[in-house]
Amino acid sequence: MSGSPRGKAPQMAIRRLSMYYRTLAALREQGVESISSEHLSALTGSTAAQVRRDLAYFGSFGRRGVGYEVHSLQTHVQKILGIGEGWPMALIGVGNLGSALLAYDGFPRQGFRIVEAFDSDPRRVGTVIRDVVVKPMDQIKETIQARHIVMALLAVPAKAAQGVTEQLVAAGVRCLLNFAPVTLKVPPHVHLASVDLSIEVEYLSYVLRESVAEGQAAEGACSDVLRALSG
Amino acid sequence: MSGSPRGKAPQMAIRRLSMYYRTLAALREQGVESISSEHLSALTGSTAAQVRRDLAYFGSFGRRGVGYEVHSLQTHVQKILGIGEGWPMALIGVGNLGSALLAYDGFPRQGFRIVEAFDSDPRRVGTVIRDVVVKPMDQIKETIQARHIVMALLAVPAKAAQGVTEQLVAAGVRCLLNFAPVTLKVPPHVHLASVDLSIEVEYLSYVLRESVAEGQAAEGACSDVLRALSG
DNA sequence: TAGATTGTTAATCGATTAACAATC
DNA sequence: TAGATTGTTAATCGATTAACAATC
Repeated sequence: MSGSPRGKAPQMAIRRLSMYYRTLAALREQGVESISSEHLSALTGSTAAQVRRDLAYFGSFGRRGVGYEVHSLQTHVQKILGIGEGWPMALIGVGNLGSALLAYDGFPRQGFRIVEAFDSDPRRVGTVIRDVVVKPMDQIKETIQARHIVMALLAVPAKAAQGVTEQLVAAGVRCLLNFAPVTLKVPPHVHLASVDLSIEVEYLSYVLRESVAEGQAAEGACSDVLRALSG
Repeated sequence: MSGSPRGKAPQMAIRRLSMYYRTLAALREQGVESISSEHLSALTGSTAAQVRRDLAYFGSFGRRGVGYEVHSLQTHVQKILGIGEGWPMALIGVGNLGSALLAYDGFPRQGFRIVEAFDSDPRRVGTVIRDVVVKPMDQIKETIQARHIVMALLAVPAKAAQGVTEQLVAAGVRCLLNFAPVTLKVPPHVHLASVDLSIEVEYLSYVLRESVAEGQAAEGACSDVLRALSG
């Protein structure tokens, strides 16, 4: 059974499974029928040992001496991750970022659809974006409960995020993907993931300075950086 | 010196430093002058030991028996991360997501500004968004070199991402924040971070199913999920 | 001094890597 | 059989946690 872990898979292993899944889907489109852990790791920036280890948390899906059958492995990973069940999602906040999320075609392609959108701005309420009618915030609870929505994307300003989160939790949401640059507090039964642009950019800023300090940079590229660094 | 690590800080420690920084900035606005590792950890979802350990990679910024002076600690963390130096960034791809990134006020607030934008669509070239004129792709190299830009945000379709990356690397870019759902190949002196929405959503999908399977859910909330899961 | 809190070391925990027997 | 590649175990590596001496 795909769904019964042997031991506990690290969070990072799950994220790598997503990459394997995407790559397997692409391979299938190209008509590739079989693949080795070595090759799959090269395509995903992982290592062969890691690919096999990650999969082994959930079962054995390959054949020794042969490799993995692309279609079969893709199906297994899909089941492990719960993709393709048509998970309905709610979007809160239809500003620039929220609109971009509504338009993002990666979600429907993986079986996740934004079926409801909410905003506190009366000028946005009632507008239709990608077939979704923007509703006012006070309809969050009844809508989410009526449609049995358990996943929500939070694209509201930082100051509003915690308040909206509490509304969503009260409405029964179990998974929250937060885009606001704040640390949200949620009860233990609610799962939280965050996309934090400042953290990503600041991390790059740090590693850049570190690599320059260590003199790891290639000469050509380095001169540019040093010029930039020295203003 | 803030910039000279004792031992090597884990990647996750750097990301936590970003959270500390943001929280310290907020505390300062509220007029709070002093804080303990215990309190700071509560505000950032970390632990007190972790806060002290993370900071200790870079120096000792507090006073035993007293705690940390908010302003001073903020300044130290700012220097460690390289924030506030006015890093200029380039944005490639001005679709829905790219436009949202141009409008994102978290970047300028932390000292990172998008100063150039590029797109392959002639209808977008020449338009002005937030004071930035969208330029055609064939001007990437000369513009980036002329302005000594070392950081770029990649918001192009998955199929175009690797090609654009190679142009950016050839132009001297050292840090890349990728939003396209692909595994990019970059030379070792180029630093890469990725924001991958599918991975985040699929991770939540996985932990949701896992928690339901383990029966960890509270009864009330659970009934909703089970109803959703069983269609 | 007594109480508080840091900075740092040692102990624990967990994840990755390497190696190899199993097997196609 | 010989060559290839998995699944799994053991060894390594690294990060987190706990504890406490230093010190305000």
